[in-house]
Amino acid sequence: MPLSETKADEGLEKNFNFSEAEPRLYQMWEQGGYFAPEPKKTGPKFSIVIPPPNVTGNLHMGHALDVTLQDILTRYHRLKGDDTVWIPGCDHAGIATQAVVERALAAEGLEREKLGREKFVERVWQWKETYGSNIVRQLRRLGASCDWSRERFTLDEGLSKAVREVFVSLYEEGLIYRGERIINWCPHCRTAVSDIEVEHEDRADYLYYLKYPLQNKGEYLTVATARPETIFGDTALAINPNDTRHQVYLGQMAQVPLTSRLVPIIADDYVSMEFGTGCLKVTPAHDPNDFLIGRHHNLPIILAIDQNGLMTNQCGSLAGVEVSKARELTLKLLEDNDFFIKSEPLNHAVGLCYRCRTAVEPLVSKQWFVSSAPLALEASKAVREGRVKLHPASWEKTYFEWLDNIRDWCVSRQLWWGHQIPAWYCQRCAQTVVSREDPTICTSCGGELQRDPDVLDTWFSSALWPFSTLGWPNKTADLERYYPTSVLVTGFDILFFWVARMIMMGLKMTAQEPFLDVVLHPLVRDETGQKMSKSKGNAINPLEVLDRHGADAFRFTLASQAGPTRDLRLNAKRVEGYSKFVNKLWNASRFAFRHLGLEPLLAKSPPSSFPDRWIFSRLSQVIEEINTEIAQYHFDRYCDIIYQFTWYEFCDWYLELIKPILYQESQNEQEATKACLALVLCDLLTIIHPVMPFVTSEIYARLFPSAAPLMLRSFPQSSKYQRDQRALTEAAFLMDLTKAVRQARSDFGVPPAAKLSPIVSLSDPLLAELMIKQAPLLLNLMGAASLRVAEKGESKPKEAAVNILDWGQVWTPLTGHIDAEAERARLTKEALKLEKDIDSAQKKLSNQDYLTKAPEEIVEETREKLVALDKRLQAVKRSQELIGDLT
RNA sequence: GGGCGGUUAACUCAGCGGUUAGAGUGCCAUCCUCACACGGUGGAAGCCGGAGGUUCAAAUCCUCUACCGCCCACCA
Repeated sequence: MPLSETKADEGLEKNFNFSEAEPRLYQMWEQGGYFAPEPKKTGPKFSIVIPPPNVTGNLHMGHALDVTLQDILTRYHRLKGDDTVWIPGCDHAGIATQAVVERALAAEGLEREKLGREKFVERVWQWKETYGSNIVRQLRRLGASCDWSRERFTLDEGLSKAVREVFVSLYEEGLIYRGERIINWCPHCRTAVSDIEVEHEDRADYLYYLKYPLQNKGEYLTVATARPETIFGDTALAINPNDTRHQVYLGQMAQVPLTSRLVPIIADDYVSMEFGTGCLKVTPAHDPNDFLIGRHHNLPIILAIDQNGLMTNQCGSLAGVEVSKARELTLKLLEDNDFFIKSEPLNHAVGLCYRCRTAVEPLVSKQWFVSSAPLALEASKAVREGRVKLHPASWEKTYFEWLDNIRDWCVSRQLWWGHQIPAWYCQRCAQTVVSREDPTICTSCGGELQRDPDVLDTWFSSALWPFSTLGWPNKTADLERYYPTSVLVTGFDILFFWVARMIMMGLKMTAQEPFLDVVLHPLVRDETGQKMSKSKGNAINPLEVLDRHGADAFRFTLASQAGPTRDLRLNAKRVEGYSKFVNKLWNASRFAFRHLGLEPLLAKSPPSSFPDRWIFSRLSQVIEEINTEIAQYHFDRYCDIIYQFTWYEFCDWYLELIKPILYQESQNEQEATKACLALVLCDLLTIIHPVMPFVTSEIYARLFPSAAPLMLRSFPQSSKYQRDQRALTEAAFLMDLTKAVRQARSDFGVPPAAKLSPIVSLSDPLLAELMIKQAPLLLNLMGAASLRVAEKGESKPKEAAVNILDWGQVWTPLTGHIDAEAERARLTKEALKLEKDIDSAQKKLSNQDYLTKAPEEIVEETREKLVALDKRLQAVKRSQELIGDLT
């Protein structure tokens, strides 16, 4: 019965209008409180904390991927009926945020020093209130189903309390200490940074050979250095103890060029005899190695460069000069005074600040450190013992490598934006007070106290995120229920910065692993594999992608490429491709809607018709596969499964198979199939929902306007659908048969309008019966007028194409269309392929080793295959002989 | 210097010990058939980087090698 135009208009529009639907649906979800957990629920729990984006941030591809994967997990577990919570929030991002606000101040002609600490911090908070919600709004556009009522910020009162508690208790245990060490100083950010915040880059530089005159002799030692400007900090020269060339000088004194200072010549294993002249200048204040040598030999430390990146008053006429200019000037002085011998090119690594890429200056300074080795040992053990699992596990080696060689973590930063270190120094007795409560006077002498001005590394508070967000150190209900969290999803680039430190801190402070699984996803790159960056101009803006293709297509694209690899090369074309998948699903639903109408009944009893039995069987298998893949965080395979199933089975076959029923069968059969279609569609939408929440929700809401939203449905269990092996076999047969006729039509260029009348020669009476029963449907799929089983002894009509299949032959009479040459070519090609396969099977079966060593079922399979192939080849050969009759 | 990835169809990737190696995009032919031309149908396209080895069987495991990329590292 043809549908009237008006009826069609009452259904779904031709395309999904995502830009209208997305904000509407999201608002409905959020206002409905559907993202909130249900703590009273019994059964499994699922909790996850977001890797907090910087408040200064704007959504980039890394966030988009991160959020998509977490949302897939969150929505999946929610549908599964788990008590699910996903906690969102932002990081205060000390250096980055301070820099942004300082730039804004500069535009007003202000400086933070002039403003003063209190006023400045106030300004940063203002900035945060105004712009800090950008990123959070953008996460919503992706469909992130976070519980916004639990949103946290690393500088919140509660989280600050956690930071303070951790700092004080680690201090009390001796795991946090203050000391004078060599650290990495960023002259641009004007703060210390930790070792992992320094990136190394090879640079073309020079090695300079300089004269160091020996005391009271006309002789000199030649020293090779890459940093001549640091000579003002030299406090020794060192040689290898086994170096016979220089041994005589041991214990003597040498003069530091351009100064009157005399320094000892010492022996140390560290010095290489091969490099340079084998004679090393030791500058403990400005080189990590020299610092260690200095310690072993009790050398004094002389600062040549200060914290503003200026040369100190130890540097004679260079005092006050910027480091970047000091080298050239020093070299000039050395040449003028005959200390310079020569220079040669040198390639070596230069340390750069990871935030601003300025060359960092190693210098000795008083800072706070976390003694990391004891914490690292436990963190390493947790993964070794499988209490925390990394996915993919190949990252474990890298993780162990870092933890096993960990150095103390410099956590103080010379900034104002962040958690101020809870340490006070007595102005009278030099006592240090570290305390949970702000002290008023010195605990030992009652003297006046001054607070340490520094703040903590941003990563210090990030390390506490999984438990600080849940209320720790208070014993909150959330902490009790949702900690440890289920899984952490993040990019592998912050494995050390964040993941390892969370495990260290979590184990130390809560005596539990902060999460059980860690999913390390790839980094999003452009189509050529380059890192995306604004400066390179190759960055794709996720917001533009969202505008153009919608969240569902974008999410699907990201997830479909989120395998256990390192690179995710994002190709804009691919998003476009998957937006067609969204359209396909929409239109399949549109078709269903026309037949089902509003609020259709869902099938309650097992189906009787073949298409329904078949799709039930497949759906059961698909659900099981999805569960397996998601349990292993194989997002790419999950996407692949639903794509293939939806498009090539549900749409291409199931919807086509039921058309004859919907149009032609009796009322009863129609109703039964409609109920099955409704049920299958609902569950299809449900299993796709985690990755494409918007379009699935919208379809569902249109179909069931008075029902609860799709995201509150239950994820179907695979046992919900009966598996019917016969239906699967029959489907394979019908598909084969249909494809054979279609192929014949295509090969001979028979126009679609011309109806065919294929004849099928087969021996299995069950299949023959099925074929006759399904004839109406098959005619439709093949574009045929009639279809029949060949009589006993009947042979192929003269002008007919033949397809030889395992279960028989399909003859498609093509009077007027048949072309002997084309048919001969077809058969020759077919025969060649069969012969090749037969040959390979025969070879296997004539191999004694194969017969005895391969598993029996494999051998048996090969035997069966050979028989079937042989049968087909004979049939092809007979057909080849018959071709003569055609002409 | 150490470690870790990658190398499979024109492009982006999946497969990681057992049928004839798959997908998306692109390409060719054809069809606007009553969900969808953001579609249907059919098709072309790969000595699975190279060389050895293990195995009855290798894209898949091992060794070596080439190229690309990443991370770590205190020879100035």
